[in-house]
Amino acid sequence: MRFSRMYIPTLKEDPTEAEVISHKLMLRAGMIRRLAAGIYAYLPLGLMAVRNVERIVREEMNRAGAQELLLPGVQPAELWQESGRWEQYGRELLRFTDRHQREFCLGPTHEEVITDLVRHEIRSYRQLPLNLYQIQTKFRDEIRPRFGLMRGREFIMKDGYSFDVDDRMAEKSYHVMFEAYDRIFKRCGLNFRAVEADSGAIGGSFSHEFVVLAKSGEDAIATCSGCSYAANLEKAERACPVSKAVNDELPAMEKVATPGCGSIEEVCAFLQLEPEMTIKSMVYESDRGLHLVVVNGARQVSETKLKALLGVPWIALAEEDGIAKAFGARAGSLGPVGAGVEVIADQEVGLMPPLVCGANKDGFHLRQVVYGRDFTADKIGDVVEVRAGDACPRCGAPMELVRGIEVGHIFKLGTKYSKALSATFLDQDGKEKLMVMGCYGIGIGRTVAAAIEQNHDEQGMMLPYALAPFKVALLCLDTKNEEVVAYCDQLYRQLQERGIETLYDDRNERPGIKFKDADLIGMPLRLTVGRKSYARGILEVKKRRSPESMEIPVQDLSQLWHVIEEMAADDQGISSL
RNA sequence: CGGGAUGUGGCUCAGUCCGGUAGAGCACUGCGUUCGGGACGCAGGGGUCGGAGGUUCAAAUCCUCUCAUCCCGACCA
Repeated sequence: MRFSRMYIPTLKEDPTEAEVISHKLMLRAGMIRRLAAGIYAYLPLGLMAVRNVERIVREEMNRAGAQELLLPGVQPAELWQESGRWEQYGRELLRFTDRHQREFCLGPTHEEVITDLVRHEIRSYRQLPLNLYQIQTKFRDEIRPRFGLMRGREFIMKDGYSFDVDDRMAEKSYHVMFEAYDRIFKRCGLNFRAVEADSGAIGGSFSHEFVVLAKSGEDAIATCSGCSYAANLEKAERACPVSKAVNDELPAMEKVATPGCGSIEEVCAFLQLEPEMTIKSMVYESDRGLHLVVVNGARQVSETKLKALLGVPWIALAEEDGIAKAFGARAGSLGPVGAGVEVIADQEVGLMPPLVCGANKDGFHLRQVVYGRDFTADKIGDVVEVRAGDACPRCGAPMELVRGIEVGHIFKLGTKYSKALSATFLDQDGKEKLMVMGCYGIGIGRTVAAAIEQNHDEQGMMLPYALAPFKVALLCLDTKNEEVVAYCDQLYRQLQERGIETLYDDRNERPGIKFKDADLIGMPLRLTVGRKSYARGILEVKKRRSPESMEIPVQDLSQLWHVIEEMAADDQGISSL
C-alpha cells in the first residue's frame, strides 16, 4: 500500500482524552477514533491489526475443532427472562423496545442465544460434542468505560461455547480450549500467564483468565516464584502460617481503655503493638443480614472470597446505623467476643497467638483474646487478599503480585444455561440429560491494545510481527529524484511479489516526517532509500526493535529476504505445529 | 452511582482570578527557499469560546442550570 493513498491520520501530539500508552498511540497512529464514551471507530490501520488477531483466533479455534457462526447482536427479552438474567444482569445490559413495544437488548454475551439454537437442533448424544464460536461486536453499558479499546462499551469479542454429554467430556473440551488459547496468545507475541480465576456466581467448577503482563493492567494477579501457580488476586490463596500452640497458662482476656482509638493504626500506636497482633473486625451486610468478619489486623478482606464463602450474590459494608444497633458500639471498637451477629473468621485467626480486638464498647479494646477460648466463629475460611511475599498454596515459595490485562477468559459453565433453557439430549440408554457447557471469550481489540502496552518505546509502537498491519515500511526519502523513485517502485514490486505486506511511504514529505510516522506506527522492519545511500548502492535496513541499522547491497537482496523470513518464523513456526 | 478535573478554529494550549468586542504553536491553502529524524519566510482561509438561562452599557471571563469528555473506587473480554 502506498502511504500517499492510505487513510492514516497520524497525530503529532498526545490527545488529551487518552491516559494510557496504548490508547494514546492508537489515536496518534490513526488506528482508532472515539465516537462516544467507550465507543470507537476502527480506521484502516487499526482494523488491519484487529483482523490479524482475528485471523490467528480463527485458525486456532478451527484447528481445535470449533466451528464459526455468527449470531444476532439484537436479542429478544424472552430468552433472557427464561435464563433469569433479564433481572440479574443489571444496567450493563442495554435494553430497548421495538415499534411493537417488544423488549430487546444488545447482546453483551450469547449464552442464551447459542443455547436456544442448540436446544432446538441437538437431540442425540451422537451429535455431541459441539463447539461453536463467533467473532462479533458486543455491547456492555459499562459503568466506567476507559483506556480506549481496553474497556470499551462496544467491543469486538470472540465468544465460543462448548456442549458435551457429561462433566468429564466438558472438562476435556475445556482443556482443548485452554491449549488453543495458549497458542493464540503465543502467536500474538504476548507475554502472558494463564491464571486461576474466580468463577463468580456462574457456579462453574473452574475458570482461567489469560492475562497479559503490563504495568497499566487493571487486574492484580499473584504468581509464585517457585512453581507455575498463578491466580487472580480475587481468587489467589496462600499457605497458612503454622499453628502456634495455645495452652491454658495464657493470661486471661482483659479489657483496656483505648480512648479515641478507632483505626488499627491508632490502636497499635496507643498500645504499642504491631498490626499483626490485632484482629480487624468488619461488618458486612448481605441478603442474609449482618456478618462480622474477623481477619488479621494487617490484612485486607477480599469481598470476592467473602461472597463465595457466604454463598450470597452480593455483599456491602454495613451502614453505621445498622452497626450501632447490632453492636451498641461504633465501627472502630468492634470485635468477635460476644458479638450478636454471625461471625466469619479468616482461617489464620484461629492459628494466631493472643490478640487485641475491639470490645464492642466505644473507647475500649480487649487483649489476650484467644480463639476457641474467648470466642468462636460460625464459619471459618479464606477471606483475605493475598499480599506479596505470602507463601504459595502449592509449593510454599513466596508469591509476588503483578498487574495484567485480561485478554481471555474460559469457564466451565456446567448446566446453568442448559438447565434454565432445557437444552437436553438422549444418551445411549435413551435417558434425557442436560448438556454440559463451557464458554470461552477473547477480547480482540483489547488484545491489540495489550500488545501495544507491552511493546512500545518513546517513539511509538513496536507491534509483534503477527499483529503488525504491515510487516515492512519502505521509505523513499527523495521523491523528486527519478532514479531513487524508480528504484523504490521496483523494490516495492519485489516485496509485493513475495507477498510481504509493505507500506510504501511515497509521500512528498520531508524525511523527518517519514521516520517519525514509521516509528509511531511501528512496523517491524524499515527500509530506507535516500539519494546518497542509493548512489552508494546500498539499502538501509532497520528493525524497529533494534537501535542499529544494517546496510545491504542493492545488487544482492538475499540478506533482506533472510531477515524477513526470520522475523516471520515465530508466527509460522507455531501455526505449523 | 459517589469523588476529582476539563470543555476556547482540525490538534495541543494561553486568555477566565481582575468583564471591554478572541490569541499562539502545529495542521490547512498559495508562492519561494529547504530536503536523512516532525524545516523556514511571506501572504491567506478557518472559532456564535460545549449548550441554555441570568446579571451588566458590555460576558470566553461573574451567577444558575444542563450536556459531554477524562481520571480515582464497585463490574467485566
